[in-house]
Amino acid sequence: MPQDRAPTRIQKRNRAAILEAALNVFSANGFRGATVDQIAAEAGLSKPNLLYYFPSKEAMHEALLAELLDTWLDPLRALDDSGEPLEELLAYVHRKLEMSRDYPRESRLFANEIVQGAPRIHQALSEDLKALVDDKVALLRAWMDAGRIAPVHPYHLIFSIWSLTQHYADFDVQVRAVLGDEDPFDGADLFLDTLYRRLLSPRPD
Amino acid sequence: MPQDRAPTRIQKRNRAAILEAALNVFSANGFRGATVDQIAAEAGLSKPNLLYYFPSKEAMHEALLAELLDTWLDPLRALDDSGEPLEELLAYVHRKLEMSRDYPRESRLFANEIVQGAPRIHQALSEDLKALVDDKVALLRAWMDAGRIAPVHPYHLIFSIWSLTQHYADFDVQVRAVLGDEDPFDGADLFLDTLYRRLLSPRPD
DNA sequence: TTCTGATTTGACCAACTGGTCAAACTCACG
DNA sequence: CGTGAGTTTGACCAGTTGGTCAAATCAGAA
Repeated sequence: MPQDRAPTRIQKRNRAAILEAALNVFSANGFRGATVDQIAAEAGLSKPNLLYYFPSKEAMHEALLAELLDTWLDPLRALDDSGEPLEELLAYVHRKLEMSRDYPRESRLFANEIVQGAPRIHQALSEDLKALVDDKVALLRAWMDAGRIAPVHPYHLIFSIWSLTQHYADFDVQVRAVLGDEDPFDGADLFLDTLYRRLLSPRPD
Repeated sequence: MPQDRAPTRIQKRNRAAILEAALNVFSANGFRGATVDQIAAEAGLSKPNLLYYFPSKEAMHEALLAELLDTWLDPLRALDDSGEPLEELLAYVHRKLEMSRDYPRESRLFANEIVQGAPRIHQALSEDLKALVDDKVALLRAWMDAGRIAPVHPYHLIFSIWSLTQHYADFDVQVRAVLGDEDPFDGADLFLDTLYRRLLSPRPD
């Protein structure tokens, strides 16, 4: 296996090619459904060569998940008190929907993992993820208490954003089967904007 | 294999046991991740005995999906013009959420299939499902045109209901990891009620 | 009880899968 | 050009998996 010195040019290229191929295959077939041969073919390398760069199929999967979880939550991390609360939240929704459009493979990789009980990232969920959400929930509560957005259950508000946006990546086939030719994301963008404006606009009371 | 006369007592019992076990295993591991041995063990039968009742692993999966798709859409079929539109829709949301709580395995079986591109039910989606949704969308449009609910993109409205309710079954681990001890469904029920009331309440204009 | 079709199973198989390994090849640098 | 580290691969292996089959066992109608 490659030494842990600075990676050579070849190492960089091949690692990237393998991860790219692995993302394709894992996201489309799940961990168990993916085969190393398939990933090797997709990456244009031989099977033993894959296992020269990653010690096991499991290791490729882990590498993908580790990288994913980090970047996947960036939009939520970016949510802060810098602007108007409602616009801030709408921007978050918008960014999440963009990720579903531009990185559907990542979304499906994540969905596959969670649907099957998150055997490999359960700890990260109840530690890192929970901590981040708790933090942002505090911000939401502050906004609600100050009357700057309408009060709703803050945790379920966040779940709803995840659910509604990721749905367009994870259930893409279903959405397209029903919509026909219409572009799902154009309609979704407007619909979600409307939905969260009506849900969260400060209301007299 | 069993003849196609009227099923015997034993045939009924064993077929049911097999499908029950298959639902457990398929929904938890996906099609590729499930093994016939696993299903056999769960059903308390030997592997060759399973294959006496179903010609293949594929056939068990098909039997489950066929039954599922039919019952899964019952709540939507029940949506009609008999009551107040908003309450009718809220009842639909409520029923769907109940299904996520009471039949999470079915929801996950479906999710697994769709996330991986619906290779086995693509046709049913773009024919039966699309037809049903088109039909209900006409009803929604009529309600909107009559000013009885607020206007929104009707297809995305239906997607949102599927997404928000099924999320609590499919992403159960994630939801619980974040919520801790709090019961997800209690909060979800109230949250979704609020969300759709605010989204759909007829508004002056 | 007997007999026939229904049910069950142990033994088996071929294909597939993740992973190993020694040998061969390539590259960059002195 | 020589050389040693870095890279690649064909051949191989053991475990798993979906599925087969002939033989054994069982249920129930006559």
